[in-house]
Amino acid sequence: MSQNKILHVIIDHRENKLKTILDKKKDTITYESKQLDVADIVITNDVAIERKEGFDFVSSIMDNRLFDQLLRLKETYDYPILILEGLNDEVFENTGMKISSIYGALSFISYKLGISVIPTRNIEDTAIVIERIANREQGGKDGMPILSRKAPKEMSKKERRSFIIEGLEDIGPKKAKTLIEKYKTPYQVFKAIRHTEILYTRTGNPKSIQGPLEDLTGFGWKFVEKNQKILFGKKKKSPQKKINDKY
Amino acid sequence: MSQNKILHVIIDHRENKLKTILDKKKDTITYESKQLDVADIVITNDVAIERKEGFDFVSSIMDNRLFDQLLRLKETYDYPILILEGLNDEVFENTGMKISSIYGALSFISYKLGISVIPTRNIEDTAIVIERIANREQGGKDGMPILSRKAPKEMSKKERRSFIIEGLEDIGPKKAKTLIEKYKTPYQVFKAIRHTEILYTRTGNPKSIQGPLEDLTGFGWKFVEKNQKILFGKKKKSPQKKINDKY
DNA sequence: CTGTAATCTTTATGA
DNA sequence: TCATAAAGATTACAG
Repeated sequence: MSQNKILHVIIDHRENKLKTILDKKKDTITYESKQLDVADIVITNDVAIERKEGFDFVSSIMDNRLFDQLLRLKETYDYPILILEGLNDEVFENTGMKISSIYGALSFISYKLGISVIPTRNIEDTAIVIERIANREQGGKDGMPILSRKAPKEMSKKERRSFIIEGLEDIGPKKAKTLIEKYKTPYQVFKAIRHTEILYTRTGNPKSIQGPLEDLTGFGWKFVEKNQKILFGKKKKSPQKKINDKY
Repeated sequence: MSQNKILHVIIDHRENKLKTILDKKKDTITYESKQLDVADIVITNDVAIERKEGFDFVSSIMDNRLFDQLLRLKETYDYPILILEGLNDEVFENTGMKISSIYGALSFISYKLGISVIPTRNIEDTAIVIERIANREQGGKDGMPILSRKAPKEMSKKERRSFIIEGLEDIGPKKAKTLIEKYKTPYQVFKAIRHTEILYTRTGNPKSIQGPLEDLTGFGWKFVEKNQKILFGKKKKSPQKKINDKY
């Protein structure tokens, strides 16, 4: 089920270590090497990454180089990302910078400048992050279908209606969305389920459905049976309608 | 640069270690301890922090707890911050979770959810970050830290029927249980809501309800109005029934 | 979050 | 037409 699609990113030509690592992931992600002026890695037109190794991060704070770079990044891309690589004890202790100053800058970048900070342990992890982000942006499965079961706080009406529908059996975000888009309100959905009949074969096996839901794909007799039982307490209809059918 | 003004934050009453550390910084920052439902530390009405220790971070990804918390944080505050504390090798290696999954979640939170992630090495560093942020936010204005708190809600997979009902507005497990016990099936509940009328005063203001739900306590016109809108798309009835009432 | 297993629907095929 | 098999899609669950 994983992405069969091959991801593609652009990497600054000086990032040799990173390219070496990505070469080992050829099957899932490819790259082209260019001279980039405002970022180190470009995922899409909207998403780009600046990568900073721990020591360089700190020293670039001191000479104001970092903020220039990040501001340009922010101006150029809608989703600017800073990967903070290996910001560990060694870095904190071996630079002349005060710890509180480092965190001050980091806080500023993250929540005031609005740059997405992602910490990684090393460059291998950085490669993983790049692959994950590329997969989300290029893997086609973005959007927002991941709105399943969260607390019923402040949702939009549509979200809330889907949320109600998701309480049914054998239904997830996808089918819930389908139903709400066709029937608008939960009540209409329930009514549709109520008025859907299960068709049986002559020998008494369930075959298909008939009624409101038969136009939609993805809803069969099993769905109808289970949820009629839950919603209305309907019993499984005993298939004995063949009495005057034969002779 | 540092103000002499004393900073003030609100800290969840369970954060005992953090409070101990902040006690040592009494000269620059004070706090009050409250029961907070949506954040761990509140800086201002706009800025609040969720603090997650490494191991808890990972395990809260798995059970979807983290995303609920962060979504609520984002809905409640304009500047939601996640302090990621001590996400080190030990955490990465001692959880059954795949590294790519951890980074996938982290990336999602940071650049897709728009939550500001700030990594720290330990809780002492976390205290530093809190102090820096408080200083930036409060370092010039008088404090305004009062904040309403939102109800936390944990959806346990109880009875399926109550679960469905809980998707409604202004309803929790208790009211859901009441309704299911009286009406047995969700469909009957919805029908009851449908057939409940809102009574208006002569001046057109909603007064009370009439119909199936009027026997139960805890269900008023507001409940009926909101949920009729969600369930059936009913518009607020314009109270013009007084036409032949006068003459 | 990610990946895999388990279910269900639908299409295809043979009796 | 019915019954079974295979394929495609979605949901449920574990790590």
